[in-house]
Amino acid sequence: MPELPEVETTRRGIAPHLEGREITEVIVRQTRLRVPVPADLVDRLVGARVLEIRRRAKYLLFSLEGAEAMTLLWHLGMSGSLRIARIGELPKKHDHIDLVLDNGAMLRYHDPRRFGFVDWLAGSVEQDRRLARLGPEPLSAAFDGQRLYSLSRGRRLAVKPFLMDNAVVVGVGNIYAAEALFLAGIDPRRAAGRISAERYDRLAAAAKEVLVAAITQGGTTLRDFVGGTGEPGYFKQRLNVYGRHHQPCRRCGVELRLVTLGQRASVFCACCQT
DNA sequence: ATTTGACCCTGCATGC
DNA sequence: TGCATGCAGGGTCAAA
Repeated sequence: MPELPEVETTRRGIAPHLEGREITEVIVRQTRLRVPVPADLVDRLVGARVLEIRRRAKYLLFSLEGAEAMTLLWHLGMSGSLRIARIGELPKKHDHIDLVLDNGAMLRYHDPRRFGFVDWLAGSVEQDRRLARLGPEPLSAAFDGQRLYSLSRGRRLAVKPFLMDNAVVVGVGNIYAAEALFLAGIDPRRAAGRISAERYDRLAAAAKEVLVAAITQGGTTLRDFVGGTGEPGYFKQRLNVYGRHHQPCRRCGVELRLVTLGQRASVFCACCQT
């Protein structure tokens, strides 16, 4: 699934095709997603105009103007993708939802594992329980080494799952947590509470650096991720550790190790990361 | 309170 | 070739 760079790539790819357009038809082929597709989705979307598509963490927020103002929340889960397709393009397996637009294009949602979902925002961003308690955006000034340092004091959790905690910072998933820790030279198994402020400064900077680089490359395509225009992402070639266990470290040549932390595969270099 | 584990679902790679 | 197993970009919930 998409982590923040993939969701942002999706947003940038689809927004120009949707913003300002009216939704003329909605086709739902599968209602059983992680959250059941809202029963009133079609009725409320048809005839509505897309004002803006924003992103918060790994959620896409569609601001809509119709009979009423409303916001649609779209999460891509592990295997979801949204892309622009031509009207009339035959749906493939796992193409669950289409939003047909008044400009001859449509937005098509594909999600084999169905861990993603679409739902109405409950009130405001501050009120919706899915968004209300999220930590800061990783590319914002609110996310820095000082935040990591202060939140981690006394915690014995390994630093990698700590960095992936959405209350700490959002958008850093398994790929980019591993990559950021490699760039910062920190062992992912180290207890979060036993890392210095100086090293957390480096970790925050490394996380920003790797996320920006991945967005620039259109995200990371592992299996079938495609951005909003159907293009794969090219960051995979730039990965230093994720998915490279038992291969040599690009920096020192030592064989990369694989461990499990927080039930997630974690690859690191025992030589470069301490 | 923090931390761990199970679970949601399908597809794919691997090994027997 | 077929079958079983394990693993995959995330997030939520219950239990330890």
